Amino acid sequence: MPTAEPRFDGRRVRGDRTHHAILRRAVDIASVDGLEGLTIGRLAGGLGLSKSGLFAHFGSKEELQLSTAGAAAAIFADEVVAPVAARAEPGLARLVALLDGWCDYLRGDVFAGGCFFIAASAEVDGWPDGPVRDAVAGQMRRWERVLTEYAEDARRRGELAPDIDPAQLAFELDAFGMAMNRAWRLHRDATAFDRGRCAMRSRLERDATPAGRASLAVAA
Amino acid sequence: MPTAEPRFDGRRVRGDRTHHAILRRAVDIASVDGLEGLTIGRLAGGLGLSKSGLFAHFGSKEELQLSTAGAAAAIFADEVVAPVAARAEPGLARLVALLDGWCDYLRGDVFAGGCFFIAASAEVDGWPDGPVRDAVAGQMRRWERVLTEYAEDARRRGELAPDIDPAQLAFELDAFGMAMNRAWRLHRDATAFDRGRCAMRSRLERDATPAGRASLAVAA
DNA sequence: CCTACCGATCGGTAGG
DNA sequence: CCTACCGATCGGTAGG
Repeated sequence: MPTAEPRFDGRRVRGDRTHHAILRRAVDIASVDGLEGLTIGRLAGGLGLSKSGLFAHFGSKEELQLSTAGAAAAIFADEVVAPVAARAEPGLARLVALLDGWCDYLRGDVFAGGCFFIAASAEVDGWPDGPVRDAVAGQMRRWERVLTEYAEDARRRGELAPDIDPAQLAFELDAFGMAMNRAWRLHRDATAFDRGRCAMRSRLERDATPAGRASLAVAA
Repeated sequence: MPTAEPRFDGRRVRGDRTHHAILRRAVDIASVDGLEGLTIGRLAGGLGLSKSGLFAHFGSKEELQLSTAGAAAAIFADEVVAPVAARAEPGLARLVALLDGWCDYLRGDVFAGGCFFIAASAEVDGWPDGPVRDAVAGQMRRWERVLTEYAEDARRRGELAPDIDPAQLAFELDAFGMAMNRAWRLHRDATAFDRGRCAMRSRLERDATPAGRASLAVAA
């Protein structure tokens, strides 16, 4: 019996590093060619691994797709949500910061083929029910919920009008990000970022109270 | 030398019918599994044709993809744009009618997997430049231009404020349709149609002049 | 992690 | 439109 737990031996550490490298590349491939276009052979070849060697990490293509979606979610959370959530203060300024970070992320080509989630949700929305479809749909729900909660916080603080529907506001802000992504990726139209940001700002202004408008002016 | 032109002999007529049937099914498959997921073997099998028999209609997969995109555009034009364009009068009511028709189309499952274009543009936006990417991007541009022109007409008629940017308005209205489609297809959330329509209406109201508001009230 | 292999399917061709 | 075929690649397995 070995004295060290597998978790701490050299092989496991090396294995984790390989696993991480695989998934980072898998997310990039999937962002370009989709979760179905992410093939085991291509992923392995690009990393200098054998197909079966890579396959052993996941056991099935479905598991690879699930792990890839999970890795993308972790990157998005680190890159966009966490830096803003770390700000102590809920409110309209935090919602604006989240939207700003999101726009930067959409422009910044964090993934090789643009936003993994916008691409993946368009891809899997026609798939039959199953773990991958559920995972992607759940990740989008989580994002929509963050937007809604941040809007709800701003409303509760009196920065957005008391009679607004936070979910409706979140729906519209989310829509602007999607449209921004499409114009940028499909038409390579960089003015889309101005259009998207302008749309978000004027939409927020519409629902803002005088106190909220003050917050928006500061954030600008 | 045959006496009749090929265009009028029985084979050609039968061939056209087959061609049409192939493309109608191709659009459905592509709306579910994408233009890459549209395979010649599967398309042929579903129609009771041999692979090579079907292949002879197009000559390459790329040609099949281009023809499929063209067929989808023709269906969309017939179903959504033409009925509204046939109305003589440009103006805000016509823009509202176009948006209404679009929402009905998005809900109506005209294609098996939802809007072919929203799916196709998310798919090809990561492809290298080429005829298929160009064709899909061009079709989206045409739609964006129709929205923009209708908004511009309404502005010229004094129904929308003179200082608005029709392209910005079109961008936002388009965004709401995309978000509607995603919520419906990914989350199977039928309330998305209310959200989308509500977003469109209030967005139009924001830019409308008093004359425009009267048109909106009539259209409601 | 590897080599070597499986049956199925891919886009495409030859020849009729 | 067909049968018969090509090389490449797919997801996955056996065995180490």
